[in-house]
Amino acid sequence: MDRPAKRATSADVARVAGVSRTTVSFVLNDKPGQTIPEETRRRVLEAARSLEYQPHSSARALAAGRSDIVLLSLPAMPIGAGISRFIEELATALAEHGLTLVTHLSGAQARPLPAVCATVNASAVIGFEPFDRDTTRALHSAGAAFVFPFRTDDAPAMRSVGRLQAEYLIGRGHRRIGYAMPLNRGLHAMAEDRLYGATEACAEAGIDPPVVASTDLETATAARAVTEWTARSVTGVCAFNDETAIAVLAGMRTHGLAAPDDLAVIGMDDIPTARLTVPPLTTFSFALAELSKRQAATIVAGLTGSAPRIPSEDVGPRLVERASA
Amino acid sequence: MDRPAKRATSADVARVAGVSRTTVSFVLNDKPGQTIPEETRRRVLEAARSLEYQPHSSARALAAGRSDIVLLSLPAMPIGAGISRFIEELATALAEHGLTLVTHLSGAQARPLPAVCATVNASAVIGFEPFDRDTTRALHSAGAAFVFPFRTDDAPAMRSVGRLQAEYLIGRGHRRIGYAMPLNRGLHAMAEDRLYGATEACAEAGIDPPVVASTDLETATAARAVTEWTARSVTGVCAFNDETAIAVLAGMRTHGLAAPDDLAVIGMDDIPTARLTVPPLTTFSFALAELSKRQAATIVAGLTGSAPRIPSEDVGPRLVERASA
DNA sequence: CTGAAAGCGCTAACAC
DNA sequence: GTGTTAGCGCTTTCAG
Repeated sequence: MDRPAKRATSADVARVAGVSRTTVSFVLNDKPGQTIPEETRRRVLEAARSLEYQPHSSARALAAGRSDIVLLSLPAMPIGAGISRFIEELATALAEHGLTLVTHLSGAQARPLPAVCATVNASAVIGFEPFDRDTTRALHSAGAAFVFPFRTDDAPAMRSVGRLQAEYLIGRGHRRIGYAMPLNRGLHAMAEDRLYGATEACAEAGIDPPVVASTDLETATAARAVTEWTARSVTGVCAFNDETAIAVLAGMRTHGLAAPDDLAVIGMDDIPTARLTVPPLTTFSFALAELSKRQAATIVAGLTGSAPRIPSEDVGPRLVERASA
Repeated sequence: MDRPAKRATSADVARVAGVSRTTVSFVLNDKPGQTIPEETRRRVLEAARSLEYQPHSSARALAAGRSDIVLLSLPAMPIGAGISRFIEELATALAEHGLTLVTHLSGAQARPLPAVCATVNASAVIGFEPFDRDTTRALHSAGAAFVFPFRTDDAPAMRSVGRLQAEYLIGRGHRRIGYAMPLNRGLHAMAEDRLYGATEACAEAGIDPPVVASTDLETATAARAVTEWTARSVTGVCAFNDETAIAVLAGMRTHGLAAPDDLAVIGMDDIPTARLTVPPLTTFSFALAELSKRQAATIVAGLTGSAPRIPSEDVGPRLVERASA
């Protein structure tokens, strides 16, 4: 906590550079269609730098009618390394186009998303959760030109997670699959999706659907889940994510069971600690970089009105084979 | 992604309510010192609601010279349940005073914090990390009236982390302490702080300062750190955080060493998976709820100019004793 | 108690 | 090519 400092305005820059504010605006925004002499341009840039000029975003937003802000809404769930990285990549990709990403953790009592959207004047909002119709409308009337809820059909990658895990296990000869659901409510919707994918894979292989058991991040509940699986002769389990998988491993340990021989377990996300377990966790990692590039491309296209130049690289999860399955 | 909708302005509200924009502004902001008749007030509120009026925050910020936005900067680290809750509480406490919290995950390549601050026009920024002098200045000139870095003297809790870890170990008879630093650059400043606390504790106990070794979240580097500690007859190590501690545990395993007998290790944070390791991790957890109430009180006081009504409950880390140390 | 008027700092037509 | 001008939507003296 310290004293504020006087901020330079575009008029100051103009004065120092000996040009008009318009010119300053043009060069600072690289306005296309204008032909500014190199010399003038240089002077303006120089003046801006020497004054540590930072455009006042509110004024800019007010005048231009849109802000450079993209709001990401995260539901109340733990932000693991996977999501962190996604966010980071997204922020980077957006930043390349001059867009700034801020996130809102939509906790229980916190302000409703539309209010936050209005307050920060976001011109696009991305949800890591689905939005209902009302929310979407409210978001628009709060000033967001674009809203991208997290749609499962948007991200083929999402549902396929469960599918890939199950297919891997089936490919290794397992005929009785278990699924470890997180007890955490915030994760439920996502987990259902993944489970659905696993169920499809089982159906296609002509085996029974996964035996699902829930667990939180405690050895005790995980141990109970393990009991259920072994009782029903499950030999391989797909865990919702790596943390859940780590819990399963811990639960197995209390029964004296070891992966992968007694029970194979496969995680999802490839969190940093996944390689530190015993045995190291076999898992999948999202091609987060690709996914976020896509999101960013879609958003940038929407915001600038340009053609959605969406990279079509493979975006599916990649297997990280270690020893647990 | 959908079509935008026309937004009502304060002029619309004024027209519908049959008053001037000034009056609208007064009643909507509860301007003190004004005496608006109940009837007028009601009409304005009614009109605002029927039009779903939402003040345009940029315009407001531009005119008023300050925004209602508080920016929280999170370093590149996993956001566990603990921190999530801290954020939620903070957002709630701030919302009670009309302030909106948004967060910025300061990843590696993302935009620098001051730029984000300028873009969202935050009037206060809180860091979950310490800020150096330059950053603080940049933040101010980016428009933040108040910046609250995570200061050790603000939060006795912070530096005391290292101290508490070391004291615990010393209390258990260890005379040769190790400190596990994260290789991750983003965590460095915070880690130095904690190490400093540990060093103090050692000095006070009359033993040598901690033997510091760095590691990232890989078994190999952790194993090297372990080698160093054992070579220098360290018997207990304080890890920067739980993840680092988990890495140390993994590193020990490759040497056939087991905690706590061969080497005691103590973490920090009490992340969910801390209880799932072998052996379960002894660690400390912050009293996040209290901490956030304080932060909110301080900020509100600063922003409103009122007296800082700060609750003085205990905010220090609490020991979570498990088996690793 | 309410309204008129002057900006906040910036962008974008439109002239010079 | 560059400057003039008119707002964007809101707050806030200052009259009435």
